[in-house]
Amino acid sequence: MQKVSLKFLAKELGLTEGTVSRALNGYPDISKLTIKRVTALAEKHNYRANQAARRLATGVAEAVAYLLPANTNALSEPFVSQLLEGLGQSLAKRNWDLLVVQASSSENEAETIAKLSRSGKVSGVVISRPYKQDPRIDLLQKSNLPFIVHGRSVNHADYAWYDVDSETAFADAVDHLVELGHQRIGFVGAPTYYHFSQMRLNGYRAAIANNGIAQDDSLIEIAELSDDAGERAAVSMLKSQRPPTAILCATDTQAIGALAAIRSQGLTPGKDVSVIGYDGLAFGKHTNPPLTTMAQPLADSGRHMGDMLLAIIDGGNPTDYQELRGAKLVRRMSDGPVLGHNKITQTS
Amino acid sequence: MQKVSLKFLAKELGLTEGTVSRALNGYPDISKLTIKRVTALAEKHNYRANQAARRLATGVAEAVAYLLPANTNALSEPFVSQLLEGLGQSLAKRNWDLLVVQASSSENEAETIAKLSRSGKVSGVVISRPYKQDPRIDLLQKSNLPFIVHGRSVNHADYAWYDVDSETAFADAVDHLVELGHQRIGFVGAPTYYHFSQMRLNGYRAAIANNGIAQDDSLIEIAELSDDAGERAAVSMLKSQRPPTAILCATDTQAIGALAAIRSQGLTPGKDVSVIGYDGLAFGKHTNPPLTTMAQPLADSGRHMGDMLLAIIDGGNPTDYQELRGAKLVRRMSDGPVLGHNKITQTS
DNA sequence: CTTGATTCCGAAAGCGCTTTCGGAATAGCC
DNA sequence: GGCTATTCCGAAAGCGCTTTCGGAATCAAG
Repeated sequence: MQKVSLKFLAKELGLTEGTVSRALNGYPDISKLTIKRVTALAEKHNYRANQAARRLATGVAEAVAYLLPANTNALSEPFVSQLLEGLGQSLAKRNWDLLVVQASSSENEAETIAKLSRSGKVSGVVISRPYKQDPRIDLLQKSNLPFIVHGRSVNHADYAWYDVDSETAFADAVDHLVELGHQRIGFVGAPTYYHFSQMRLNGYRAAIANNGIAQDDSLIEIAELSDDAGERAAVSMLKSQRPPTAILCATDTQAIGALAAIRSQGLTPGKDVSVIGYDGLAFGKHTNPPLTTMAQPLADSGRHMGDMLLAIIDGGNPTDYQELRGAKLVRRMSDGPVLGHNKITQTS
Repeated sequence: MQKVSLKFLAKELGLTEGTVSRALNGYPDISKLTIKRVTALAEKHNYRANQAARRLATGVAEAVAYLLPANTNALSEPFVSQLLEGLGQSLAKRNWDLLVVQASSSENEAETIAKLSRSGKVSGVVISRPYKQDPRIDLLQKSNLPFIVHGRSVNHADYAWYDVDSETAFADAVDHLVELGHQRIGFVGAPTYYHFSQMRLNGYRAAIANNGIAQDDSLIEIAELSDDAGERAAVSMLKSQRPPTAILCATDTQAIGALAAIRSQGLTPGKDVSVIGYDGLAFGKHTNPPLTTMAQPLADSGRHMGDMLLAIIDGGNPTDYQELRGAKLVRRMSDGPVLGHNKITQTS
């Protein structure tokens, strides 16, 4: 395989490199005939412009980075590959590249971003799971590198984001549980430096109050994002003086742990104690019992975020790209009416 | 933020761009003092060489691509993010990039690779789940682009690969089941254009024969790589004249479907019918019942493959990098002695 | 046929870095 | 002190592409 460069094509065609380049890139000052000749030959030899040269000349990276979340947990990661797939599809329309970068530790996520922006490798970035105050976002804003956040931080007015309204989702879940007769509803949250965690807690609290239920902080546990942590949190809640009859979990992963916790106490989840998770992970169908959860439209969110990012890179105003989706409750088998409750309120 | 280029540093230091470059890249013809001055200033300004320029000048891409498997299934994808993470860690040691590329359809996976190799974007590729005869591999070999295969095709003598010996794993699983008293052991396989699928079937067949059990092709079903497909396959097997007392599945995802199938027939998995999966997926702990599976050391395989690929790119002989790992049975709750069998042989 | 507007292409600079080469300055040796 | 060997740096070319500019050729208009 000999290397096909612009020079090669130019020589072959008796043209100049510049002309060939312009022909390929759709400049208006090239005759139809030459365009046809050039593209034909290019196609014949399967010509691809050397990316490095192209990038150097144009100054645009034609690539986007996805910052792999740190402290990640294998159980929750289907979402990464889904997102990646969607992003890739979006970028593919322009033949752009998708880079996956990760910080060696969560401490130097900021430094990773700094590097990224200075090296000029990418023309855009997407990050997931923002913290309440996220230094990564600050940095990104200062660096003038287009970016989009999968989620929101506290001050989310000035940048582009795509998020699911988990606050009202959790309020809805509480309402649902109350309808089923539950009054003692526990909450297993995630570390509150994650803003999503705070919002879910807020939704929970608001709905509790709204339903005229007394706040009981012994019913709130904060746990790491893993099944084991969820299990531990649920166990301690279950062993308390006045255990909950239902547990809301900030993530499906934790909810799965809660299921295990309930079983470990000799109780049966979905009957003795209800559990509702959040994320809509596919394998929730296969847990014991199948997990009731609040599903977010993850399917095409990657593609969507890619499109948004591209639009911003094209000069769009980041604040024009803020999108809030809704989550919807998918009932499987882990929730049910409170035991001994009259069944009047049992709706679905 | 003003842009820090070589030119900037050079001017600041009263040196030449070339000198600064050599100082930064550890050339031996630069005095210790200048090196110190240069690196100090570079650090101070957080200098990062423009990648495009560097790539163009050196001709090395400093990037590696991971080809996202097509026909992918959300349930089985924890493995992708794990692999990505490991690869990323390996590449990070050199500050190389990790690209995620995907073909728009499985038909043009080959074309995707062709593009990749011609554009010079990457200096190496890793692909997963090779087919028996894999055009991607042929192409990669022809293109002279270093690559490593996660898995093996039929003719795997001439390239680098990293694989787990699922053939003997499946044979072992059959032996294990036979020890538990099972004689009618079903096999839910994957499409046999995947070589791993063929090997698992081979292992199964060999062990069946080896244990003096008569082959029964009604006990073999081929299904797609999804929980639903696994479920359908298991159902049809279960409904047959002489249903199996145990089912071996080519992947955990299918095995989870098989679990559901067994329950749907009013039977209880792990008691009436045993199920053993393959992959060692983390969420197998949480299925109903917890899934017995053959676990592969996925954890650091990504990092390991990255290291291997890097070694090849450095000039290593691909055939020196062929590595076969073993899988080990992790017993959870979905396997057990055949019903009504005397318990003598019940070992663990 | 001349003039001015168009159409089309060549020429050349430049993107930011690397790397080879040669030469000035210093060091080492008898 | 003269010579060669060594240390260190400047100069310059080049990686493959894009893009601006100017000019030759063609065309339309008078």
